[in-house]
Amino acid sequence: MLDERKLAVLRAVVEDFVNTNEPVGSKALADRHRLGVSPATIRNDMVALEEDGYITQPHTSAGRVPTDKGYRLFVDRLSSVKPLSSAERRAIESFLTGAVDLDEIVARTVRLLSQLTRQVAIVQYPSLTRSSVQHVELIPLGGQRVMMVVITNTGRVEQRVIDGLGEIKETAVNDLRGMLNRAISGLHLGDVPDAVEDLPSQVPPEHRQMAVSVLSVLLESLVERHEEKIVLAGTANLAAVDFAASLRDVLEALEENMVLIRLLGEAKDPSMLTVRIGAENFHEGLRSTSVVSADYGVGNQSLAKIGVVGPTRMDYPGTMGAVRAVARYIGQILAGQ
Amino acid sequence: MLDERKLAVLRAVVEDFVNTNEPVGSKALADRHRLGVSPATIRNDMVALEEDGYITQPHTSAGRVPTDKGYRLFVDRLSSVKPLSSAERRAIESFLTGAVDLDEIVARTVRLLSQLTRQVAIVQYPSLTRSSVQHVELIPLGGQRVMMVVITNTGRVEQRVIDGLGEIKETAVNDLRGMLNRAISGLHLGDVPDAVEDLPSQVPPEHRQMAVSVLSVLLESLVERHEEKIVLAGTANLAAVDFAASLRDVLEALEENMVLIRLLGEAKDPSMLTVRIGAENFHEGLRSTSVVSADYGVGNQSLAKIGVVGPTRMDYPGTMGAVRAVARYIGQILAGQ
DNA sequence: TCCTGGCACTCCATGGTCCTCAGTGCTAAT
DNA sequence: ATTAGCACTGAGGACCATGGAGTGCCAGGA
Repeated sequence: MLDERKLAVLRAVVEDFVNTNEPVGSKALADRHRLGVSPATIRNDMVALEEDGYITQPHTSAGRVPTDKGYRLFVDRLSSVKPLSSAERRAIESFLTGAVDLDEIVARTVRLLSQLTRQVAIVQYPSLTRSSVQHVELIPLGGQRVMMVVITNTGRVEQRVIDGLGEIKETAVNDLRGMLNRAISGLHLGDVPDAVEDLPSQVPPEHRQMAVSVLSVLLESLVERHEEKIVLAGTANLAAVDFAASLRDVLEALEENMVLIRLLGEAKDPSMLTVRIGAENFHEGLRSTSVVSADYGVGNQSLAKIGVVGPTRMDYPGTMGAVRAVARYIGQILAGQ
Repeated sequence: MLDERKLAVLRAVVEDFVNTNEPVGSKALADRHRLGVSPATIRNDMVALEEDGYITQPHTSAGRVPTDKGYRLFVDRLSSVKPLSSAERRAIESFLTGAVDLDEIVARTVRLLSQLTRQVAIVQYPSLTRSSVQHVELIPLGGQRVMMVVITNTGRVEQRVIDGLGEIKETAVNDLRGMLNRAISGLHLGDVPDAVEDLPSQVPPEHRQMAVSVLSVLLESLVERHEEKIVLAGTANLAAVDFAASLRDVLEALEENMVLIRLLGEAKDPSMLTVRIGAENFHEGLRSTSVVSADYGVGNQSLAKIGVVGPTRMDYPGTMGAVRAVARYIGQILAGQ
């Protein structure tokens, strides 16, 4: 059905349209690409491609524009991820060195990614559930309050204040802290609930109430805020694009954390690239955008995702290269910490 | 120079232009406002107002548009802060109750403010320097590393990992922790540097190295990241506005943390409203925007600022009302914590 | 059988012209 | 000091003509 040359034509259409943002015609294609055939032949191929839904005409007597299906085929079979230039590599290095804590790593990463791709970048904080507990600290704050701090091996810190515990004995807090750390430090967060299940029974009755409160907050903090924390940069790059949907819709969608989370989707293997094109994003306002995302992590364990949102007519090879490179680099940074 | 009626005309021009976003003419003014005079008279007043630079004509035979100077006068003398409707009050209450920690308070506040004003909202985290130390915790992480957590009375938590301390003695860490807390808990952060100055001399020589490292990180964490942390929401609302400068410039400016910090400016008294109009913001890309900001804090001590960024043609009384109300409300929440 | 040159056709984009209309400034009258 | 009247101005919309990029189709050639 689709022979080599038709695919080459499709590739050329996508590349030209991405460059010029104007419907591309048969003559322009014959001029700019060495397809070795005349415009008339290209026209015939275009008719076939249009019948199969890969390209479309905005109106008669205009050139062709790729459809979502066309981009899909392009990404799947007609393009390869573009490696970064050495200048870009250097940019990554200099951007991420010198970050002192996780917040800063994430903040710098998202800026870096948006600058590399000239699009909107999204970075998800390392998932709690897939990391492990390094240390739990309990700090009496005076009054009836205790602060709990959970530190994970990915440098993420979760803190909560627990109130209304009744009178607090310093020694009881210390005992509980020791018990907790013996029970769960080193464990994957997913395994924590099981590990603490019978802790209360080991606590003297007069402090059991406190232990239960602390544990319930601990479990809640592990479950609840999973992958909630997401950072975003480069929205200014959207201003240059003219969307089919209104810019407002796109910006609104990007402000919804839940939308972003769904956009990045389920984690897979580190450095695995995912491309969602147009309607594949299942969001009304994002119908004319594509999302390129990748997992990052330590070793072959994925911790979270990063991604880029741009118009469907984006430079897929380049964007994919940048996303993959940055994902790998964060993995290294986190592993080195 | 400017008699009562001319001021009334200016007020009417501002109000109408804000409503309609179209240059307003003398006839429209006479119709919609009860100025008690004919269009011809209004025209004469308008000429005077234009000569003084309060309004301007986009072109001959068009209506008048307020200048920055006109908005300035309007804000200073012709308008009063509009109190919130009861529905809006209820929205504030329901929006902010149930926030569990500082991050969430800030996140909800910024969303609330952007929804109330239908503009871009900015919220600055409570300044470290103006709050006081509640507790300092030192947590050995294994290896040569210690984590330091500083908790302030405003609920803000600052944490740092300190590395390369040589061999770490549990007891030495405990001693240092006790010493630190005795020295600085309860103190304003600004007073911390003086208070810890001669701490190292009280530490046994073999652990002095560690103490010095910890203190230097402590001081650094207090000084460095002052008011750096700023959150922003509602950029989608900008899409509806057509700026003189490009939308891109505005979005770019809003992504620069330093710009935002300067935009909010120096802290003053809680609930004190500041309005910066157009070029008063001293930023090229924000020449056609205005910023309404207010301090929030506990008692009469200001902790940080919140603000709203919108087009110069914004509803100043309404925006000012919303900003002031939200600022007061956060103050209450923080005080109640 | 596939490719190509030629050709008539389509329709968008551009630019010119005309007209309307909201709004102005000015003047003379109240 | 205010107002009615009036001539004038310029933006914006409707209308039209034109040029050109691009198409589909057909007939001839490899």
